[in-house]
Amino acid sequence: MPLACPSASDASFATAVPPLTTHCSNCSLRDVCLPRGMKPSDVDGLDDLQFSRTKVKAGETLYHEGQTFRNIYAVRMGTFKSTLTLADGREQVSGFQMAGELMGLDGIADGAYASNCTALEDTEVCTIPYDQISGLAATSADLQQAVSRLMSREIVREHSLMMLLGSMNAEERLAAFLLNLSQRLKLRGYSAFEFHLRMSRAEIGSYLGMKLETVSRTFSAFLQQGILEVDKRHIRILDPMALKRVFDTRVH
Amino acid sequence: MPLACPSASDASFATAVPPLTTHCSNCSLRDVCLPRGMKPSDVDGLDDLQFSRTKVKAGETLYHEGQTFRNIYAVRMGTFKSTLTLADGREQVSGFQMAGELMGLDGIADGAYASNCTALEDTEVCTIPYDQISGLAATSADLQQAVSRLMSREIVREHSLMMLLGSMNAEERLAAFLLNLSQRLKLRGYSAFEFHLRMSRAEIGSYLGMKLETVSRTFSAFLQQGILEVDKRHIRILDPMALKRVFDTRVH
DNA sequence: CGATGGGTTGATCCGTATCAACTGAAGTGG
DNA sequence: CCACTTCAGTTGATACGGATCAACCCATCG
Repeated sequence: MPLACPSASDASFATAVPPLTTHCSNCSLRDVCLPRGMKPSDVDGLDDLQFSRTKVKAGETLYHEGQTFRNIYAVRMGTFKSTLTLADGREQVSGFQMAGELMGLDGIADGAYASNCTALEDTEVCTIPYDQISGLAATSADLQQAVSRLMSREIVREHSLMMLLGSMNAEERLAAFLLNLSQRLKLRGYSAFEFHLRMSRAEIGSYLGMKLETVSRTFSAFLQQGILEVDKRHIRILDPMALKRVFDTRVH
Repeated sequence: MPLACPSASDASFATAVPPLTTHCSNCSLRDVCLPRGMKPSDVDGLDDLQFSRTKVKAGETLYHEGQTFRNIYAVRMGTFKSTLTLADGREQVSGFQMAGELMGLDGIADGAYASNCTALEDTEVCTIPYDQISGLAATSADLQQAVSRLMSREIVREHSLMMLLGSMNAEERLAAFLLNLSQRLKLRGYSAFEFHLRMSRAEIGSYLGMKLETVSRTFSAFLQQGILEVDKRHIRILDPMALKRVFDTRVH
């Protein structure tokens, strides 16, 4: 199924675990994933599709730009980054995905993925064949709604990122990033105030539109101000309110 | 229907032209609008929905942030801007829409629009009630596909804007903006190389993440380089290739 | 006729990029 | 086991692009 340049670091089908499948109805992620907001009866419909699970190791890519679109993926475990390739070959991070979040929706438009998706650690995903789910959507208005809502949510998410990139300075950007991360972790049952970053300073910088040195300096500044404790990728938010204040005391 | 703070400059229903409706099948915009890529038989299904037309005068808003989501709108004539309101009340432009483009898709996620939509000139839109179209989508896989593709396209569009905001300098941004505009105008049968901007320097700047003075200076720089002729909002692209070169000779 | 709003241009300032040196941790191989 | 490399991260010095502040032009409008 991988059509375009399957490389050594390409996961695609190679690491598919045996015929291991997942049922949405009893999945621990059902409240943050595709079934979110669906009626139990419709979730049962999803169960029949038997989404297969795939492991993707750290550094491997799940799909890349231009590759034929067949599946949407839901993160089961671990963290991914989505990237876009610039004209000169460098890449820009367009998002980080964690448990329950969907990846690959940008492929629907033209039948080819518009971004690359790479695992930041050892991960596991549910593979959701698009023709199956759109087939089922034809019979269930509820599922169709769910998919539409998820796509719309993605649009809204990008809106706020645009806002961030268009009108915030370094401290505001990093504060927004950390608060967003914190909130998503909390939603998934992890601590909102102490966590481990899965991405490098360079990846954070690329996502936030700044250089890695600036990310590092900004972490140090927050440390200085007593807002954070930072030890490499281990972060502790000491003063969440101060972080929020940085974020919306946007003066310029 | 306008729930939140209906203001003097709020169009919503006030200026609805009599019971004037539109049929997609014989609409001149059918190739760039909702029916794009649909089978003629499915477009006929759309005809039964009888989308009503509404005029929105320059400066009036079609919908705003937080307002209950009911309709998607398709531009029939004229230009709109979509904006987001920042925490401190200032607004940031997130997009410009012209004939055939859809507005309001961000409202599906939570049942309320996530952005504001304002006419930049006297305009006309088709009002597409969301419940009607999603009802019809349940019976037509083709229409459902069309809507999904349009939403996905919106995601891809925002991707590229993020890229622009995250990693381009002033000249690259303005070049990308002008090339994008040029291409969309051409697609609609207008000249690709000579056109009238419907938005102010400040609005362009907000969209591109730079100040209005910088926009102005960058126009002047292009003028200097013989790439453009600029007279206020009237633009003539003299050297399209040079503009493309600016856009992808991204050095930093 | 003065007021207002969009646009241009100049002078200056500041935030972040850039370049560079350094640290510590984690391999790698003799 | 120790030199060696490599990579992520931090921190300092400096450069530069764009923000900011300000003056001015011009068209429109009450």
